[in-house]
Amino acid sequence: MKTNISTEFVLLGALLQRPKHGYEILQFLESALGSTWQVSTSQLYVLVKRLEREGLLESTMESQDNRPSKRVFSLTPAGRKTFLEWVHSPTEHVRELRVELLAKLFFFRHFAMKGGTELVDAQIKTLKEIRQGLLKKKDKEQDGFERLVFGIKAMTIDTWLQWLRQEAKPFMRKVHSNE
Amino acid sequence: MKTNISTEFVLLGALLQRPKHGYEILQFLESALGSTWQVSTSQLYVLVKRLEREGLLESTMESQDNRPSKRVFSLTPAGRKTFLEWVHSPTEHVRELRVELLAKLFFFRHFAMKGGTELVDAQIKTLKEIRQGLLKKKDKEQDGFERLVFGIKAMTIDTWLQWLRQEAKPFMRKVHSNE
DNA sequence: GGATTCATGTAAGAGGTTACATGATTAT
DNA sequence: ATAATCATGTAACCTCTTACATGAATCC
Repeated sequence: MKTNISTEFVLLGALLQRPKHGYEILQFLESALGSTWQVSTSQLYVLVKRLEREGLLESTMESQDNRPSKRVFSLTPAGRKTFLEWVHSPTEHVRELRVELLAKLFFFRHFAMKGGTELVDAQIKTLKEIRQGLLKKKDKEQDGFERLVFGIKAMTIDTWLQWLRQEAKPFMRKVHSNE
Repeated sequence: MKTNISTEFVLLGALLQRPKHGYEILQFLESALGSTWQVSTSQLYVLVKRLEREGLLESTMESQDNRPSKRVFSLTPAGRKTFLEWVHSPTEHVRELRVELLAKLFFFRHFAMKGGTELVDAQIKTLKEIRQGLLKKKDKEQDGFERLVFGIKAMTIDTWLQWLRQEAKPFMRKVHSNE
């Protein structure tokens, strides 16, 4: 499984609590994550088939009265492990934050899982390290355009750090208090 | 030409001042935009071929002593027009800013072109409009996670606005003073 | 009678990445 | 000798998007 394809992790997450069939996964993602995440109908069926081939999902056919049969997918132990590892890990690249980190925080809230605060802390630590490396490079840089690029990169990181401290962390504490 | 494929605009930009052959374009992008933009060798040759098919570039073969022949590409009037339209337009989506807008600013500086300040102003205006729409939606939103998403989106836009005013605009003024 | 919901997929095409293929010259 | 530079491309593979295909049931 390619680690940069986060849609697949989201699909695993959709099945964490109970098995679902394809159409049900679509509805779940549409209503719960629709503003952040969009998976097309056709892409979903391709992805679940791939995940099953990779051993992260398994499926059974269920026939229904008055309805077309449906294929119900459930997480295998490997699939569960893969999802849980993903959801607890901070993202390594700033460009992945908007998509990946938000999805992770969503799952922490949705499943009222423990570890959300730790994820936020780990992400803060990771970002601080990226910021350090960036500032070192910026100091050496002479070219005006390159310094401009460093400028927006550093500001972007600072914005995320501020958001993580001021908004994401309180949000995670609220999740915990619901348990 | 699909308007969301900005690599092609960058290739057009590389040829604005004088014709270049493929390898020369690669060197130009590597040295000038390497930190922001990467085009693989194979992809470059595919793209210039496509741009020629679309009528934005034209090419002639040049044979050399002691060297393999090279295909030299130059902008057609349509190619020049396409590039100039692109480089003067603000981006409509926040996610395109980091890649597209920075490339545009690079070209303004590199060619000491007029209109950079106007582009920055237009981008500020576009972002303010996006921000307005966002805040309206945030007010209506009840769900905690959705509000969190709106939070980072709004902060990201504010960061860009600040950067545009404090760093990009002074940078563009410096470019102008060189003319 | 027509739109929406339920339910699952295939096919074609666009775009990108990595690997492969070639071969001379020049610098160390 | 061998590594880097100059110079151009093809082929295979992966991913995503859009269009196509089917068909019953239920709501308006």
